[in-house]
Amino acid sequence: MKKILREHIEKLIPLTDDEFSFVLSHFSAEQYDKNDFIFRKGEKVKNCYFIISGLLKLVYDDKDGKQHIVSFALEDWWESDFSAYFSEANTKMSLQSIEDSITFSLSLKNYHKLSAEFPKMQRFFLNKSNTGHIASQHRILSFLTSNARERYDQLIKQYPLLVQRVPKTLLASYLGVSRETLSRLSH
Amino acid sequence: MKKILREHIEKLIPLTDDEFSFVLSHFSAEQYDKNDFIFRKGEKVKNCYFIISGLLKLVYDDKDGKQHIVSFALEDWWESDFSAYFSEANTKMSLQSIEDSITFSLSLKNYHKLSAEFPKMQRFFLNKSNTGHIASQHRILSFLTSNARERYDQLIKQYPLLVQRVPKTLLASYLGVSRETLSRLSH
DNA sequence: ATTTTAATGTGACAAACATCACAATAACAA
DNA sequence: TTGTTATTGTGATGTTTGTCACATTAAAAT
Repeated sequence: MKKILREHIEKLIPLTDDEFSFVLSHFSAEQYDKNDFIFRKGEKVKNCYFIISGLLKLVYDDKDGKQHIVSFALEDWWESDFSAYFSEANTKMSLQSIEDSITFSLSLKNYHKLSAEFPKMQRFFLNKSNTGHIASQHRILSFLTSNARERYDQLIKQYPLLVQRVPKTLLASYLGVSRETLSRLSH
Repeated sequence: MKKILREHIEKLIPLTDDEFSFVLSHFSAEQYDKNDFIFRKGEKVKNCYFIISGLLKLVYDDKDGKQHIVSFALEDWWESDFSAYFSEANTKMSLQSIEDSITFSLSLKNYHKLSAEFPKMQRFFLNKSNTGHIASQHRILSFLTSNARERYDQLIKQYPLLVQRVPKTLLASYLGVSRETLSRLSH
């Protein structure tokens, strides 16, 4: 588990053993069963989460009670309600596990501490944030340019393994189409 | 102009005069007339751009020649094709001015130099990137939960000044609806 | 093993939205 | 000014997608 985190960071930033120990001391491991909530809408989020194994969904519940999946979080991914996390406000979304999952969590305090005391790690976070921003823009572009079928095809192409692990009902909710429409796209 | 950049940065990170001089030396000022391209699709982008005054559009041209506005860039905003910028690849989008505009541009080299030599500035970039990421997620949520009229209402509420400066044809392209549909929403 | 719940497919119909066509007006340039 | 181009509105029509209803199968729980 530690090894996974270390290798993830070292894809971008080489670390000595001591440096990694220092970094690691800011995280704490957590384990969730399938369907557990990491946090619920309306609560505070103390942490952001690095996923060691498993699969999470970041969900927004609209006024009609419909669920919208803002994001899936797979192994090697970071997730939180970042808006609430950074501003220490109440969450507008919930984070729930789709499979049994293991995470490393990082409190906002420790995030700032790590960033301030260890610029290498700040560089790592900057890189991650940039990547996340670019990924989100890519998804926006998909909404702008593509219809339901095309968005589904793009998803399959981009995350083939995810598509196999997740029920189509959830994929539909991520793609912004009804499950019935998604079901009819296969023909 | 320098003052605008300084105040923008100091909203997040206080700077001494010397520090700001150092930061400023990494930027160069550029001026664009209305309709000028800052860069075109297929080219390399050397810079990202901080907008001092004016208004830009980040545009994706699809296979049918239709234009999709990925983002508007107003005063006090940073813009580029960040995917191409960070990876030094060819752009998939173009950046064009909608009004006469003045920018401060920052090369990737200087971005890395600034970040490495001056952790305060890396903190600034991290903060900006996080904000941008959150804003993109907000837009995704708008696509997931809202129809054309609701997205338009949200845009008016969020950027009332932008809506008055930009022709509806472009707003439609940003919202992901046809201009005819947008035109009919007012009733 | 049996019951319960979740996931999926599909028909019928309605709503949202796109496209094409044309007209009117506003902004801009020679 | 005068011609040209960009912007906007609107009708007619077709396509895409959503909603409701029901059936079937798969998975999970007891």
